[in-house]
Amino acid sequence: MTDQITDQTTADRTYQPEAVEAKWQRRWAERGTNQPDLDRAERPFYNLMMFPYPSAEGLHVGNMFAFTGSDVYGRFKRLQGFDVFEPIGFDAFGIHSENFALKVGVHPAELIPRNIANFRRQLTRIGAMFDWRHELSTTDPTYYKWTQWLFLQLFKAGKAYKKAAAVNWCPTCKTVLANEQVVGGLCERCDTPVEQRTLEQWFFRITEYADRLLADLDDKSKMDWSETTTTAQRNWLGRSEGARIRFALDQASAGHVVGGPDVRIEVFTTRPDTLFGATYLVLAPEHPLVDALAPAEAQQRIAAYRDQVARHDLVSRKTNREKTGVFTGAYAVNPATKRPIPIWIADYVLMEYGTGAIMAVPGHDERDFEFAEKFGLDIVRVVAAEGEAADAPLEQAFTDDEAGRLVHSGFLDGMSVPEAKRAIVAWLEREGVGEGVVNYRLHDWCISRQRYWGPPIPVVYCDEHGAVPVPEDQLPVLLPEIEDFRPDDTGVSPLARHEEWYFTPCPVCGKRARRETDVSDTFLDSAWYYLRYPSTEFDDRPFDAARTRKWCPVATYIGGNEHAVLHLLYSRYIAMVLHDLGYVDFDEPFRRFRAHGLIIKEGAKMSKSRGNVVVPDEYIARWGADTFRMYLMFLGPFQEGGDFRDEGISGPRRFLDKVWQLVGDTVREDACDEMRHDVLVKWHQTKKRVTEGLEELRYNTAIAAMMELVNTLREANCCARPVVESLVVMLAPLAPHFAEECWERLGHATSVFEARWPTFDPALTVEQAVEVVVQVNGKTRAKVTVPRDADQAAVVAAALADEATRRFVGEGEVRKVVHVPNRLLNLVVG
RNA sequence: GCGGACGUGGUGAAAUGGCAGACACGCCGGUCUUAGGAGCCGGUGGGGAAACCCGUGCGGGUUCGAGUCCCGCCGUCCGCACCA
Repeated sequence: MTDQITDQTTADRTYQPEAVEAKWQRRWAERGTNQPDLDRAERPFYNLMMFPYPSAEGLHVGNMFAFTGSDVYGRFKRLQGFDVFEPIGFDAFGIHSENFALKVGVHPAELIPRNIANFRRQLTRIGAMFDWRHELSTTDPTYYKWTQWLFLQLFKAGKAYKKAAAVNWCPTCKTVLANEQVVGGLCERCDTPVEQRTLEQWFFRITEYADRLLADLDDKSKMDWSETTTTAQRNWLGRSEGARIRFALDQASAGHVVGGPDVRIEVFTTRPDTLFGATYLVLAPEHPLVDALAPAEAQQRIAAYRDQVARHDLVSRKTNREKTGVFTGAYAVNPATKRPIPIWIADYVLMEYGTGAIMAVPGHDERDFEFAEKFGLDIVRVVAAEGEAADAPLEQAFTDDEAGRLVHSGFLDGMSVPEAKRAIVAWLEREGVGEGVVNYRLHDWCISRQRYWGPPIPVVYCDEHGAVPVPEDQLPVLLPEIEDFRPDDTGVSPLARHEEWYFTPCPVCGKRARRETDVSDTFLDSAWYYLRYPSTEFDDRPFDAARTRKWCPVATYIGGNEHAVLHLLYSRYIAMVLHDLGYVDFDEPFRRFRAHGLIIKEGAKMSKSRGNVVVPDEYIARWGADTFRMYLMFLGPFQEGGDFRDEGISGPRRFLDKVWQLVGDTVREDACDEMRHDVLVKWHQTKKRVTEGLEELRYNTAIAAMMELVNTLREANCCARPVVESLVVMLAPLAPHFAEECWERLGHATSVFEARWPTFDPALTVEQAVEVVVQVNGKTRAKVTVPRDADQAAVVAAALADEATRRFVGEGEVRKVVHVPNRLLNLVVG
């Protein structure tokens, strides 16, 4: 008897997470707790988190943090009565997997399923409410079949095309490298200087959508996104207003160019107002006009220069600022001054931006100034600051476009920069030598990769019919399982070596043709995965129309801000295209997006080399998933991240132990028949703070509010059932297994997730008697307790009854009284 | 260089323009104990015996009142980076 009581007390005292968590994970699976009815759900809520790349190391604590934060929100919505769909999948194609596979010498097709199995185990262990029926992997043929289908839709709509583009090339590994594999101009594997090569690549015309992608960012009805993310996208799109100007060749140069008098060099500039100061032109080294322009005697130095440029990889070319270039030997005519100006080539002008050519205005552009100084080119001032002489010498480029007036600029003289811009654009248009345009920094999306581990681009090349799309009924074009998937020195994908696969009949004429050997970019896989989740069981369509209407767009999307630009922009683009092609009825895929913060460890970034990587499994094994979840959500604001320190985790664990005891008290006694008023108020305040905190993803303060409530209950010796039950419900999103177990102990036969989210009475969130801070000249001198909503006179009277207040007011006259009801009284004494 | 975020105790962090440091960790003291790396109780920004004074990176400003708003610096982190 005695023993029994002791046992019971011990069992009561501390919470044993391991058994409890296993029990509830089993029950959730058995009961289908986390499986909404996708066809009949009445209040659908699509709660999405960015799917992980299944690395060999397993989920790291950053993933856990992100997924838990998203799961907490999903569970919160569930408790608010929504039918929450929370799917998970794996972004398993791509260079990461391929490189890792090369390193360890195991085929990715073998490696990935192993990694996924490990991820699945970890994701289950953390207790997220995933609907596993809808799991997907981008490497699954039933998935990438539809990625290929997506390519075909864009191809058929004229939104995909092929053109030559530069890639990084390692001459030792004899392979194409992604930008992130180039470290300081060297190949990350063998440290060989990386070169650039030009290859034919597939592109999507995302630039067609630049204006729409930009406009929606300001449309709150479509997009409720973190400000930092929309700003990043705005910068990436890089809209700039300016003009296109066409320069003719001067007579001498035109003489030796084929079609000389008709050749025009088109430039883009944001400062057309400085046209009179344009003293030379610069073309990108690979500009198609260069060869035609350059007289014979210049050809050799141009070839040498191009060679020099080609030896630099793309990355260092974009970071090395030392200006280089050569004169082409040709001259153009400045349409404003009518003077001949030399045409140079230099790699500080990028072929990818604008027209690949610029008019150089060294007086008013830093780069042009630097270049002109180095090569002794003319520098002319055409803008002078207020009070500055028109001929004041230029020590550096004067780039301020808000101050100053035009000088040495003919009919523009005396105008401000904005006035001059308008005037010169009007003049250009009248003269037919240019026009005002909007230009974007955004480039078309290069989707081809000369790699193995991705979905083959579904195109066949026929000698007679050119690039032919693979008919949809022949999809998927399966990625063949080849032993040696290492890229080789041909510069084309390893797939080209697989003859049986490579040669295939032309879909049009049936003659022998060749398959496209490039695979598509991983970002294409992830640009539409949210559409697949609700429809994973359909193998005859990428996404079911009714399902998509019911569940999309995604209600809340959570992920890292490292994807602020590429993934999120590509997904938006694909949604717009599918919308325009009539496949979906929305054109923005993610209604609400929030970026989570980053976890650091004891003040430093986690990294393998530092040896400070937190392995979640160990912590979960030691403390339990719920404690771990609580700690992750408590260590800092979810959207800012925080510092993971081992000592901190005991706080949430002690808190759960206290709640466990409280539940035990309630089950045993349920005795607190009369609740103290301040406890009642605290209870309602807590419900308010937790509800608002979870909605705003401020989990750390929501947890703090619940801790305060528990401290109050313990201090007041209260274990009233309604309070404790509501506490358990509020805790359920954060500590789901724990809450389920408590709920059961409290006598409920159903899941706590069938319960209703607690409501609060706003009137009860404020005390009847309030403490008002009394300040004298803005400094706190006393606190007085007055009835709630007491008027100013009453508060002043109460304040002046206070000895300390009187002392500070002293002999002075109260000149002004500031009264914030229920909070503060400030007496300003003259 | 451009863009963004941020700067508060010993630590992680709280604060609709209104009591700076909630909550938690750690630490100190007490209690219980054969024991304590468990639990419980109390304390914990700095100075001061106290009354009080000083405190949110630095310097100005707005305001009755500023961690919060404005201007200018300094520093940290994250993007982008010769974008014409």
